[in-house]
Amino acid sequence: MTSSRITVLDYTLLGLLQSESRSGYAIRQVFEHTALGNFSSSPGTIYPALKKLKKLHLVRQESQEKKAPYQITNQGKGLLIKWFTQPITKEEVAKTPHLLILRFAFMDHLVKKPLKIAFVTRFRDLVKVYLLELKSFHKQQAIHFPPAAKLAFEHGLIHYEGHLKWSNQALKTLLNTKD
Amino acid sequence: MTSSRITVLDYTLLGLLQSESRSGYAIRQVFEHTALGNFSSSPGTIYPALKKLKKLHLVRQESQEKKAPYQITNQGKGLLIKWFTQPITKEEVAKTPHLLILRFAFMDHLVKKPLKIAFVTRFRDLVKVYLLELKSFHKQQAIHFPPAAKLAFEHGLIHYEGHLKWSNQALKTLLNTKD
DNA sequence: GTCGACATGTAAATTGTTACATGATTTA
DNA sequence: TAAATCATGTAACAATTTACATGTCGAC
Repeated sequence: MTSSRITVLDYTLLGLLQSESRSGYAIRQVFEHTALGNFSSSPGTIYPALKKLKKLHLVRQESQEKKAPYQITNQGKGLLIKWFTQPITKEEVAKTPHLLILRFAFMDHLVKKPLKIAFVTRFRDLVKVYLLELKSFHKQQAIHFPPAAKLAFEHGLIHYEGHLKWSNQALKTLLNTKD
Repeated sequence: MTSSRITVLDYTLLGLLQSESRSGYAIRQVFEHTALGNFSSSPGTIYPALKKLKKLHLVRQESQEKKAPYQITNQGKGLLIKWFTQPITKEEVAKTPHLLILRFAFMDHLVKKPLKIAFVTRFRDLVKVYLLELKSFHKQQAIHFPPAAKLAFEHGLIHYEGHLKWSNQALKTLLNTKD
């Protein structure tokens, strides 16, 4: 009864397969040994999701045997590209910035440098705006906060300053790379 | 059929009520206008959770009327304190650092300064360890990464460096506060 | 020959969110 | 008096995760 809407997990799996075909188990290893979206590497997470992608013709297996690697289809690639090129919203920057980084992480083979640069630039600009809002709120409200709550809020500030720092660093790197 | 396990949302609600009694609607306002754990402020999120806390005697309403504020019970406070004093694990630092900051955010009225300091110190030390692991991985593997993937990984590095920076800043502040 | 890693699978539970519904009370 | 906001509620859904089950295959 798995729905056929494309979830973050689905995009993550497609993103992984976009650079290299892998078996279900190999994918689980990646999830287990890296942070990758903080998804569980357990079988119940990976295998049903891969099956669903297969049913939707976003991935395919050449062979029927176990261990048969999944490879992304052109349809799958198309969907990823659509994901990559969705305009970044202020909401996403405020609520799910990690998803934006995830999106960026898989862009290597499917989009050209200008688009990557546009993506990071837009991200940076929205982060700047959001940071101003946070700082303004901080200035006005933080006086009323008890110490720990205030510090927790400041954690958020530092967090977004990190996003900004990364954006600038990433842009510099992208501009110095010949794609 | 809501289970009676205490979820992150439950702790967040208790945390909010620990400093001040509020009605369900007032709590929704907080969720709507601040980031607070990124939970939805929709009625379907807040009201059932509050009902559950009431059934578990972790909060109470003096009056039966609508708008009646919820206040945390001693039992609720006890549970929060248990949450606050759970030892921080390496796993939490690697997978859910935001939950640790959330925990810290509510500590003001229920725990004394030494415990807050111990909490941040432990957090900082585990962040340091994790950062070393990340950097070591980066040194060994990043060469094999394509540009965007490499940058995404470096985002993680900056992120944890932010945690470290915050920890040090927070410790300084805590030591200069007379609680 | 058995113990651990390889490899896949599914049912049930968990945790929250969306969408819808309902009525009171302000405000314009 | 119409529209907006206040205020609470619930049923259905969504997105994973947990826990269990099953068999293979190599190492010791």
